[in-house]
Amino acid sequence: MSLNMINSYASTDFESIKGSGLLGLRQEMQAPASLDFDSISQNRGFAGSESEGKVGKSKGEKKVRKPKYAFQTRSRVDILDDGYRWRKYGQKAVKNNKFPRSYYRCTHQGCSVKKQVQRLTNDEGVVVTTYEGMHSHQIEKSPDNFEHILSQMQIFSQSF
DNA sequence: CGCTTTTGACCCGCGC
DNA sequence: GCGCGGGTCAAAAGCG
Repeated sequence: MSLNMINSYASTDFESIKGSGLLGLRQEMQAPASLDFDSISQNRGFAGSESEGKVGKSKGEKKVRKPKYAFQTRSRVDILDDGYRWRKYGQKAVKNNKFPRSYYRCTHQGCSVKKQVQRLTNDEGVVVTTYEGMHSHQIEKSPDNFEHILSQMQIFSQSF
């Protein structure tokens, strides 16, 4: 797998919002940890953006490549608040890492955007956040800040 | 009182 | 066919 790394800024502002409110923190983009991405790139079963409902597989779906956006940021906190409302629906421990991976989902109706956060065992300061899907609604928080933040961060999208 | 988090179980795909 | 790894659900507890 090849990752196209783009210069990006991200987590500093996130921390300031939800965290201790530090503004002077600076973060730097880490080199892609191929081993880690290899782990998370394994998932492929989820097809379609609306798999809600009872347990079962959404068959009949084609092999749609779901857009996935991966952030790798340096921050002390795992909760990177991007302005949307997230509800945690699961947490699993990954074999390669001693830290568990958290699964979040957007609470907005019709918005099935999922997010998962994983911390690297090697560097506890590195947090990998993976987004799936796109939001079809507005941010529930002050777009004031986020607008600025979003303009600052550039995402590298990978198509699986 | 409503919603979010927590935690165990279940399920699914794949490898062996 | 079984085991492993990973993802999601769902019930109950916790918190504002």
